[in-house]
Amino acid sequence: MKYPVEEFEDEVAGKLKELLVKIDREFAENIKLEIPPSPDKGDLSFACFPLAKILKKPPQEISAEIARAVGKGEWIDRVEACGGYVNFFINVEKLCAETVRLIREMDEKYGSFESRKEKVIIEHTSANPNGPLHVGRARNPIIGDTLVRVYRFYGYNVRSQFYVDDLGKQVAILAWGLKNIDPSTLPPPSREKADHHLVRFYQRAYQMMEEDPDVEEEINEITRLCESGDEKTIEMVREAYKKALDGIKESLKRINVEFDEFVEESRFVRDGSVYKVVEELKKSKYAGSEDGAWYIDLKEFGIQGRDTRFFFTRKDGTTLYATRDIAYHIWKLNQADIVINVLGEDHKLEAKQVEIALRILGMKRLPKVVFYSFVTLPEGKLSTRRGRVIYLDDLIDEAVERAYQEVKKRRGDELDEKRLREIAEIVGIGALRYNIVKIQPEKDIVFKWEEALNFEGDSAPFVQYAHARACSILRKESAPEKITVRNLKHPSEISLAKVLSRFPNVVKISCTQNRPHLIPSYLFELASTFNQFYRDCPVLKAESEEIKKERLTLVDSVRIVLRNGLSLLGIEAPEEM
RNA sequence: GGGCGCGUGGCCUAGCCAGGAUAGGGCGCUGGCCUUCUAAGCCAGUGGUCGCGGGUUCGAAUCCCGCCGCGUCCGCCA
Repeated sequence: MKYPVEEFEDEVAGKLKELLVKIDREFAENIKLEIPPSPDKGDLSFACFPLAKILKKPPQEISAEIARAVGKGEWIDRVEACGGYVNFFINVEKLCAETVRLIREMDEKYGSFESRKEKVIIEHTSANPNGPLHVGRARNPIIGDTLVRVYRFYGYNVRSQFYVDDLGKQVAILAWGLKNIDPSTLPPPSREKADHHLVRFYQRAYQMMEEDPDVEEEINEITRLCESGDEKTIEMVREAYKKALDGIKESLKRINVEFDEFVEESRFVRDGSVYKVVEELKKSKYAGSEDGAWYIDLKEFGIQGRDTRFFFTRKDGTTLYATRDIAYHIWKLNQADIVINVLGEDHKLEAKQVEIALRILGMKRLPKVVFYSFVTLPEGKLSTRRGRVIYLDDLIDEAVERAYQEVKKRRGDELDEKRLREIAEIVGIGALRYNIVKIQPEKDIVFKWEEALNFEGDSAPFVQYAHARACSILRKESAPEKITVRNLKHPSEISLAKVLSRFPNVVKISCTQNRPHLIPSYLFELASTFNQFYRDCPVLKAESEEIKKERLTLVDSVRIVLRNGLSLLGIEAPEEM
């Protein structure tokens, strides 16, 4: 099955190829089509400037000749030359009819593609379970979960994983604190939630560790015991972090993020796979050792810096975080065709180290990594110790509360309290996720409340509102089940149908290029186009019964695509707000 | 010092990887639109040397080189 836009593109490219293959075979093999800058210049265009050189003719002449030679087609309605460009116009009537028909037939599947056999593992979030998530790390679950949803929709068999760092110093500090600190000496928690409770032990223990080398030694001992596979200690640490992790899960669930699996780091010590990694790496010609600690010199792999050595064992032979990460990756790569990691930009070097090690170990496939830049506050970096921190839980509460005020202001006298709260939750969470995912991962974000809680313009409530408007119309009169749309002539109707037809392509590019921010960008455009249609074209009071029916169908299509798109972002589409 | 990323109107952002037709949006600000399907909306106006300087090209926000600013990393930490 192909979507209308694909059919049109194939037809245009095919006709051009047919024509150009006589002139320059290689050129004809990779024809590049562009989207014209405005609708009056068609739906696809072809630039003739490169041909001008080959043919030694002005591009204007070439475009005119091509335009004459390419006639109407199944999808091509007309072809025009404009300067050095050939502009192709799609058969609008066919596009509207086919798009609307497909959307309503496929319903929640519209925009998705046939299922692929490749398995995908997406690892994201993987935060240290020693306290609540803060906004600095909130990008990770939101980007990660969006990718999970987009990959699934595109047709992959996806498993999401949270890698639990249960051997690290962070959890060891927490475990030590829990064992040695009298809770009555701690300040009250920022809220009644396990992760907020536990982080106090972590913070105090951290302080004590910095001041007292003996404490540090005890904590290091915990780490060593865990690392060497001591079940009793691992169990003690697990007991300590489990509740913090539950708290994190609870927060994530509230923003519609859930995982298929939680993979403990200790697993790769327990099953011995990390030691196999060590043995294999030692055999490599790039390996060396110093005082009994083993490393790989990365200079040969183009890594530069003060110290290019990547240590994969300590001098006592124990392994390091990155070493275990290699074992984890081998495990993932053996089960999946595509492995994706969502990581903070601070992990760039570590990811590179892992990648090089995987290459040395002869792995055929490598993980793809989506890096995101840090969220900072206007005052500077997030710092739990300096009290400069905003917890995700607080951001969620604030977003929902703001949404509640807004919905109460508008609908307070129509809707009951329970419904107001439900809508506030949907709108608040939506705004939060949207405002984070709409920015390309690699850009820095300076956290500002007014931006994080933006409810107007390019925001989730804007998109949700368009959806609610569509639902509101359809509540009053539902769209006919079966109808062929053929009378949509108004420019606002046409442009709306055109935007609807592009959705599958947005899904495709977002997935294949790991660009989750394309989804909100598209939804904003769709909602905005719908609002213009809403202004220009009365639906319930349309000029004729026929046009009303067709507009209802169009509105229903918008409803479906907005809902499908929002669900890719883990955002609910309210029927009223 | 070196590596990697980012730098687009007062603020935020798309476009950059696969170079093309007047650089799209949003927020803000100014003015207009609720006896018609929810005004979380719509319309008009305002505002840009695409960090700076070179180069490649018929054509550069986009590719190449140099510089500047910000972020991040350069632990036998995670």
